[in-house]
Amino acid sequence: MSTTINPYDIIPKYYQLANILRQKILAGEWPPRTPIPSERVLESQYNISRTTIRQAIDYLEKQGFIYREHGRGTFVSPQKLQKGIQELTSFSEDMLRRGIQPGQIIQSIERLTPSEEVLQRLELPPDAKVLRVERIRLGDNIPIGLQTSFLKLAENQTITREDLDATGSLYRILQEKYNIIPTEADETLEVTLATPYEASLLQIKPGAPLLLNERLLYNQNREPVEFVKILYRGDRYRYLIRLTK
Amino acid sequence: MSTTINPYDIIPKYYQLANILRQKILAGEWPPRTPIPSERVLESQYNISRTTIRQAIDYLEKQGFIYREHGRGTFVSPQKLQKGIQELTSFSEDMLRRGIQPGQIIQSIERLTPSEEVLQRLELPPDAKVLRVERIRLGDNIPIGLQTSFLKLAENQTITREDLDATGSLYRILQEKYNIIPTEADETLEVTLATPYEASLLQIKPGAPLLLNERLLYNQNREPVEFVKILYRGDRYRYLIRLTK
DNA sequence: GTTGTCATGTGGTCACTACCAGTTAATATT
DNA sequence: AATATTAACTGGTAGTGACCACATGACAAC
Repeated sequence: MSTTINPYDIIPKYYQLANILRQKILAGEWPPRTPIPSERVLESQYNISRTTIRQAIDYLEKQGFIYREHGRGTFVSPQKLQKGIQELTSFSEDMLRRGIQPGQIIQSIERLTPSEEVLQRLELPPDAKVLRVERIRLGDNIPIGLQTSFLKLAENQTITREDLDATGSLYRILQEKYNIIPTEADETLEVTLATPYEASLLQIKPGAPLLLNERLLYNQNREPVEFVKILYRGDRYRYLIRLTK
Repeated sequence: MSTTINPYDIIPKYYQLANILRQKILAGEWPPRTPIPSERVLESQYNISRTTIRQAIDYLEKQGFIYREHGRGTFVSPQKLQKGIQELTSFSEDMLRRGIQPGQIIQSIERLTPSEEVLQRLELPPDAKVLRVERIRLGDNIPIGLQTSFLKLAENQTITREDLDATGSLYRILQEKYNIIPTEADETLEVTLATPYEASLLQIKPGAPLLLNERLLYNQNREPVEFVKILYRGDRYRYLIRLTK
């Protein structure tokens, strides 16, 4: 296999290196708690300066794949919850993962004036209009979630059903079409009971317990851009988090 | 002056600079969304190399005080997000916040061999013993949660009811008494239904929806030290998260 | 055996240098 | 007036070199 760094690529070296190292960890080549090669070794091994090596390691550390111990070395993190961790530590990766789950059905896309609660969350005036996207999330062809997104978009910005069909991901559309990059989010999780309408869509009984996930997304400038409500079937969903520091 | 040798009091430059900048932000000298001095300006202003300047800015960015825009500058984060960030980015503070909620009642403290699931989570052999702490969490004198903690402790390490009464927080006891510092945690959240036993303790009806929060805490060396299960009444609890980057 | 010293390997900090990449506003061009 | 160009900012990436702080094991001294 090739693990060579390509210096002429547009992708930063530290990022390429981080991917190589991450791959070795995920492939099991470096089991949890084993030390990865020291910074000096990596330096000569890949012919990359220590500055860049450390930048890559910083990146992986922030993502939770490795941890450092001063004077001892850098080690692979134990990945108890393996899949969950990898996907959830990187916010954008998490967004991507959630957005491109297969089997999504778009329910409706429309521009309207939302409830006062939503207006307030998005820091909008009372008469503002937003784009609402409703869809059902499927897993193994069984409904597991009901998602409603409220997007703050300018007059000339639109998202069509074709956009969504093409990429499947709202986040990717926002990013590629309008250069809106979500960088941060506030979330709440709570328990609710299914209304008859929700129950019929989720194929459960009215009054069945649901996990309500509300999420407020911010762009690069810390302005709220999207408010999302997701109702998950209580019997088919589990929420993973990782707290650090 | 002092003959005491204290090699630990060397505060890194980047850390000192970060504190200076943070102070200006908190004091309101630099209001939200205003650009802080550019890296080149700070370089000559403080006679610190750009490497170190960037290290300080990295640190403040990670803490959520500022955000960068390539080609434009580095700006103070809007006030609005700041409090939340400080509270939730620091894991120990978050733990503290959760641990010292008033009105806790200690149900029982005992040393026993837990279920296989718990042993596995704590990476212990089949015959190992752990300390179990059960308690009910109250809010306004109404039960809102049922908490069970499983602590991995050495034979000579004990936690008494007096310890808990004194500080109220398991985390503080671990830290002060045995120098165990929780640095990371994996969490899951899911919905369950109350058993008759749980229902009676939480003063709800059997079968009522609950929010089950499981948390695995790691120490400085990434070894699991505590496994916590908390059952929250679905009608009285809301879970807050903050995702970044 | 126990203790202390020390060489060596590890990550942590810092300076100096160079160039790349995105943004903006002044300026020249049409 | 509208458009294109450019210069002068901004942060981002990368290399080199040096020294500090911590951890550990080999080994000498007791």
